[in-house]
Amino acid sequence: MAVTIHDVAKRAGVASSTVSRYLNGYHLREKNRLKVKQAIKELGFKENIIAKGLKRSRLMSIAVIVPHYTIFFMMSTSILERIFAKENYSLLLGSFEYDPKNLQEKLGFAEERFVNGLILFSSGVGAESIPILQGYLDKKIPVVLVEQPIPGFETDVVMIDNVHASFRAVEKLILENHIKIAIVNGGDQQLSICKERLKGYYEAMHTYNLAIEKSWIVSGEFVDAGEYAKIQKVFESPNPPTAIYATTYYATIGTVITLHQLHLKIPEDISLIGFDHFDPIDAIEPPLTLVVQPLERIASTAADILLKRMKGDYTDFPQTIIVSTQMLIRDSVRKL
Amino acid sequence: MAVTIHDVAKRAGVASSTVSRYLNGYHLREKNRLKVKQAIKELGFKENIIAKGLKRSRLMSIAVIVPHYTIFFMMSTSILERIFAKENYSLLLGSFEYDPKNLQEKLGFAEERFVNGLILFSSGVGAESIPILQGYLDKKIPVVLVEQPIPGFETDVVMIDNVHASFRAVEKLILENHIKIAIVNGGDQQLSICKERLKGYYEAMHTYNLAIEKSWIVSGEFVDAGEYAKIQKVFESPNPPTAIYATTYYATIGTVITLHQLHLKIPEDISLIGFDHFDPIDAIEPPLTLVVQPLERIASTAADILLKRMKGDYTDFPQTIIVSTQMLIRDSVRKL
DNA sequence: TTGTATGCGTTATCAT
DNA sequence: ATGATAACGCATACAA
Repeated sequence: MAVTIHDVAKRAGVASSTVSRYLNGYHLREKNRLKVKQAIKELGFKENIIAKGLKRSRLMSIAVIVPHYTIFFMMSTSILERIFAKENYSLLLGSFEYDPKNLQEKLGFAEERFVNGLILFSSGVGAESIPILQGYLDKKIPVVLVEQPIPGFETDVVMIDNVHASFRAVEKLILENHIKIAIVNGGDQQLSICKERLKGYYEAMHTYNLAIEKSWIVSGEFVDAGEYAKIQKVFESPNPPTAIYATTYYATIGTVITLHQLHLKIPEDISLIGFDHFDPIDAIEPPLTLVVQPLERIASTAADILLKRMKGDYTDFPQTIIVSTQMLIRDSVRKL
Repeated sequence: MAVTIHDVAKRAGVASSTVSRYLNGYHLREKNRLKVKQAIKELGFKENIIAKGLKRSRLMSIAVIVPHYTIFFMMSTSILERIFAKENYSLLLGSFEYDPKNLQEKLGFAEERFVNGLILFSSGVGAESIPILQGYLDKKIPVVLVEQPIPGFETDVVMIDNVHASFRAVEKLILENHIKIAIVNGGDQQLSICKERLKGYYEAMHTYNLAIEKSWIVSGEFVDAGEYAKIQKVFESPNPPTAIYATTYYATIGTVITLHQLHLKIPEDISLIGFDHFDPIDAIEPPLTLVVQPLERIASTAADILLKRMKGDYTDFPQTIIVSTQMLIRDSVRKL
């Protein structure tokens, strides 16, 4: 059997409750503090997270639930893993595959495992999941949403300003004198981030009084070649664009490949602004101008709020934090 | 407070130990079995994983430790998550970033959390980590290695036959009458999978008595554009290859992009066999011929062995299972 | 087959 | 400030 606080207590000549107090940061007489510290060191004592959990009904873990295993969510998760490991929390990972039933199952699973908190990437999460999420809050398990709020559910949210990010990207193209601009909008068009990114495109075009051709607006998931034909069609129209804004990582890759196939050179023949900065996108020549989501900032912001709530600090609850995207200006946009 | 076995016992008119036995699959008198079953249903009882864990010193979780968060490891992890969730296990995820110190920390972290088993993607893991891994086995926590064995550490291993996979890929090119074949070998060349994949190339070339030019052998991580120059150089030699074998996902993408830049068409100007089948590789035109690692098979094989060991079944321990890669024959190889 | 009683390692309550 | 003791929810040795 492993070393327990009783062993430590015996060695230090104090009661086990004193050792427990030491471990939890209560004030001890200096003499005892040193003796306990010494005994812990000598015996190599490590506290038993299960026994502690039995009292607290918490297992020093954070549920991280994502809609799907794409590179965006996996990278975000990996950052969270790093952050929370430092605080001695483990991650309980789950993907609900954009299915509400699945989500509720995962939430139940995490709850049965006595997680201390929940970070939910809420893209695609609807009202039907509110009751179980509210159950978390009722049990004082804080919930932080990332990506989007859930209307009717009050909790902390960390998100980026998709509309504005798109607006700036399209505006950037406009300021380089492009007026014929297409959008390759990645993802399920029902998702609010997709709608928002499209909205930013419309807003920029309208703000600058630019006409939009229907054929310039393309959408799809862009994970297989079949969908690339959609991008090709943009250039079959009588009035092809001089610039493209791609709204996701996959859309960006897809657009680059399609342009290669059409022998259109970036930026000489066509300008491009992409979205997200994952490997191996830096492989592409020329280096692409990109809208970059600061994953580290998003993750650490979400983690900070969650940790704060877990400490019981509910000042300024609920909070919505908008993390700014950055434009990584490189060489894929040409001034006309 | 939540419903406990005592509540169930009271409701069913039996002792709590009887309820415990019911839950653990012991035989009860039929009458009692029904009463307990009924009471559980009526009260909505869920067993408390922590209390159970305190007795068993196990928390119904599996440590999955990977060298780094690349798409290969993340996809594998996601498959494991799905498999183990079905068995009511959660995953404890960690990445050691190819650093032994880090690995040992993660292993300690997982052990303190009383995981039931460990799946370690052992690429880059050396002898210095054997003691702590042996500690797992000594505590009856089974360990399954994926990717490669660790010399001097006896446990179950699931891996692919890298040498043979490479051999077959290169042989495929040779059988299509290519004799000038380059290899773009992705990853840290110290890693045994990299050495093995290279070895398969050599073996195939030697078997068919083909000469190898030094300039045809390129290696690197291929996650940023700087390294692409290496691939370009292959074609600057006086005797350029007619076919390329790329040994990782990133190497494959990098090669495709470089070929695009050089205006070399696949397969007209150059044939290509790549490695791994992740999104968005199907975006590439023409569909690439690929060496495919069957992630599902690898993951489920590893999970099966681990579950078997966790049940205490150590027949045929230690076992090394070689999972065959598949060649996905598509359109990127031209017959000369 | 079932019940009683005890312990798993920690925290919290109540004294002192 | 510290010690003794009773929980937390479950599993199990021992009796019956």
